[in-house]
Amino acid sequence: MLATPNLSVRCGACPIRHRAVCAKCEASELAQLDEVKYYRSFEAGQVLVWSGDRMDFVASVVSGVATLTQVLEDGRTQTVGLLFPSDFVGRPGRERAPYNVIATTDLLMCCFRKKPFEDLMARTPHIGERLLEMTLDELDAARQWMLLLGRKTAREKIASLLVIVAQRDASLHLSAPKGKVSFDLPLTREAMADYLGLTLETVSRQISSLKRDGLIALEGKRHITVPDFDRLLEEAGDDSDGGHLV
Amino acid sequence: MLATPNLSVRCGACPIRHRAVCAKCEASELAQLDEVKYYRSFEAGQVLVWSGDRMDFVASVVSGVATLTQVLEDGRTQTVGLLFPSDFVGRPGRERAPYNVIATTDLLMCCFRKKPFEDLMARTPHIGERLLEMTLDELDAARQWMLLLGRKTAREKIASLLVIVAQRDASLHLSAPKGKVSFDLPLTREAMADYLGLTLETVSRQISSLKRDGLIALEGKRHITVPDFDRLLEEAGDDSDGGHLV
DNA sequence: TCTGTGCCTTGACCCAGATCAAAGCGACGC
DNA sequence: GCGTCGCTTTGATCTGGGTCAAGGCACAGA
Repeated sequence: MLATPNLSVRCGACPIRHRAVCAKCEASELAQLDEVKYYRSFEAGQVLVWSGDRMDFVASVVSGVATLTQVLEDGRTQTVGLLFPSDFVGRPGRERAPYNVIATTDLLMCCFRKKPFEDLMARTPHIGERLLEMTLDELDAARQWMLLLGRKTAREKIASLLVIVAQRDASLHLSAPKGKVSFDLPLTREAMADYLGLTLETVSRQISSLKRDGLIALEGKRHITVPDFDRLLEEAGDDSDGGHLV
Repeated sequence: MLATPNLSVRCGACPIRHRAVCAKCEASELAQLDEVKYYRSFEAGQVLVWSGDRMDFVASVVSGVATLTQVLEDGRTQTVGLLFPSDFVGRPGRERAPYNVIATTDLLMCCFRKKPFEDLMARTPHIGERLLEMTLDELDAARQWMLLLGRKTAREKIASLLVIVAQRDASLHLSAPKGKVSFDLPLTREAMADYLGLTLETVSRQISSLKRDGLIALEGKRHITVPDFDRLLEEAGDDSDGGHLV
């Protein structure tokens, strides 16, 4: 990984302050976190941790996007989590990583060595409480994704992914998407396929099809404009909304 | 639901005592739980809660099996969780159920009204800590299932489900499955299909195929004997093991 | 004993999405 | 400018699992 020696933000001024695992902490508790935290940055495509490897830190995403993926021996790959800013990686009390963690864009992480974090957590109920909330939200999101993987068509899957990305992107600016929205896709076609349980060819074809039907417009390969977000929501096939707003 | 007036077990003598949400509680804490808990039983097929309904209790499964399912407007159904004895349903702090909760066998639940449970949780860190552990385990299980839904073949899906059921069944007797094992399927073919993202016809065909290949034997429709558990594990396609042992 | 009812199995056919193959299109180094 | 490398698109064909349809089996109630 890249060292990031010269970057340091006081927790009080952190952009993810009120959504991350530290959200419930008071000033004195933040001061303690400030002392043990450190930043690390990664380039798009870098692997932060390999499944099965020792993982001696936990971390919050500050900026950028990462994925959690599982791989079968024969190479079949499934992404099981998308990590956006404020999301948490790592499990207190666990030795080894159960997934590959991969940066899909340039990525900045706020890290804590595991042991000090566990100690702090034992002394600071606010952290454990917030982690429980976040884990329950992730569980809901995972189950939402199970519905997508098990029962949605390829077109619905793509629309659902776009909805999620738009929502998470909007939530960075503390708003909900509505009317005309645009955003960057933080994933390659292949990474999208791995998240959606499709092949990259099918992803490409369905994106072309949504474009042909005027549901989205592309600028380059990665920048998406959605002229009418409600129509996209309908394509996603959820009953009335595309899932959690976080 | 059925009332269950005459059933009451002291927490100290409860069969799920050391695995449920109360696992970390001390005698004095158990006494408090004892005071507010109540039992409810349900028959196979009964719906405990409808998605969207108010859910004013949380509960642990004492015996039997339940499912969490999501349904799209057009009827497509995906089961997103299988609840075995000691598993927990309900989320402190949440008003409404996000899933249908359905008994797939006769079911006994140990329930707490939400408010008293939340109060107790605020005073008793052991409960929140255990709930965090359990939620993290469920998240891992959900992500394991995402791999299954997104990337496994129908045959691997069936084998994986049988592995999970065998493991959870064995864990009730505090052992791990090995060699020749047998157990009852707690699900109809249709419920299996909804969990695996298949149709019931495909489930039936794949079970017949596993039977033809000698991987399993059936007694009636529901009782399964696996002559060689390792062979079944191989069919499940996971790298070396079928997932968490809990 | 007969008949319904709820599951489950099996067969025939079909199609959404996978697979195989070939270009297209920037961006970047030389 | 020009090759090449990574990513993406598009086309042609194939196939695993879905869909539609017909029975089978076991148990319950009359």
